[in-house]
Amino acid sequence: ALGVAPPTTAPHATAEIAPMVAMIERLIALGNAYVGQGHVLFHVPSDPDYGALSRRDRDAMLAGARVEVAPYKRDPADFVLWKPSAEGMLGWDSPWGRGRPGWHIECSAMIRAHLGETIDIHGGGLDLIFPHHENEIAQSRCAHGGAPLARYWVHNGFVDMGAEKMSKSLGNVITPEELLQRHQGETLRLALLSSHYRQPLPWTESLVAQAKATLDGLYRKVGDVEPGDVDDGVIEALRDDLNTPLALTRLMAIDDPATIKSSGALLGLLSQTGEDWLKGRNPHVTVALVGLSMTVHQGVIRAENYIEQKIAERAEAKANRDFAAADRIRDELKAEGILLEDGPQGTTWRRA
RNA sequence: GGCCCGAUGGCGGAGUGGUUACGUAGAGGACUGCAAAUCCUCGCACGCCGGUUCGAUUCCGGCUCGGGCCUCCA
Repeated sequence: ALGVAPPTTAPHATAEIAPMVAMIERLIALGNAYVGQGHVLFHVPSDPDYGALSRRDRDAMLAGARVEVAPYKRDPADFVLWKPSAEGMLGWDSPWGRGRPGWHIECSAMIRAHLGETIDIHGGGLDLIFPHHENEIAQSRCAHGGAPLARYWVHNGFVDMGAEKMSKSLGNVITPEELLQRHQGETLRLALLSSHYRQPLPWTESLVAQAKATLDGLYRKVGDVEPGDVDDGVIEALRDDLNTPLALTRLMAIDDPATIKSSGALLGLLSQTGEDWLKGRNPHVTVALVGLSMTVHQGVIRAENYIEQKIAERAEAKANRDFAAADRIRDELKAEGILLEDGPQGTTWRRA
């Protein structure tokens, strides 16, 4: 519904223990890791570039330490590659006994197995910069003879609930499923794209309403034109660290409907016809309910027939100059979220 | 307490050493039976205090506020 492409591969850590063990063995052999009390630890001082991603130096990290260092660590910054599992706890046999991999090595090993030593882009929430991504980098670079793990790092800010953080304990979590009952997918997508991915985004009803209003305007301009060329300004904005707010500004500045259509498509927007959008036909719902699509479709037809019938009644009232009756029909439909618009070609309707 | 990031109009938000986008909301007008849509016009901002500069929202420092991380789990 949001126009997000599904991943090509979604590996399971529990199915890839062997590559993790192999990478740990390699790090030990290279002198970047050691065994201590059944644990295998990565030795941070063995990597002179450690801390580059999060821009932290060792002194700063140690100065802020608030917790006692585990006794099996040679250096306070060392982190676990493999840890022992107690009886009855999930675990796998390894050269260091029965245990389980540390969090960070899972990612390094799976990236290596599926994508290679160096990937183009590594993403994640900004809360993962330290220690997770920093540790991934250290493991992979040391295991791969200095080859960088990723050429670009992309860290996104959080969507929050404005004054209050979104959290389960506060009960103010909003899921996409809930939002999709009241809003179309593209509305939510535009709301998310309206802020740069690195910035925090307060999620409010106002934000969603603004996205909907903006899309209404764009869809009115686009109508049912075929896509044309993509606007260079939009591409340029996206090339600059995926500056989606600027790309949207550029989109608003385009006059040619065909160019708006194709440029919007590049952003995952304007995928429908203007009429389908304004009438709220929500194609993704029909797609999602494959077995029920006929029922949904019939429901849509029935609802639209009802609206057309009301519009005809109102037209008759208007012809009789019975504006009170005409306005009453319009108000009744408005109460159901149907807005009527009288134009030179007669009356059209759209969903609020 | 330490480190990193941020602070722009009612809301969202780009960007810039000098004239401050754009969207949305709001105000006025045109149009309309009245509305809506559309078109025209118009308010409204660069957190605070210093410094650099002829000039700072933009550069530097401090402060305040906000977010993230700093232990375990992932």
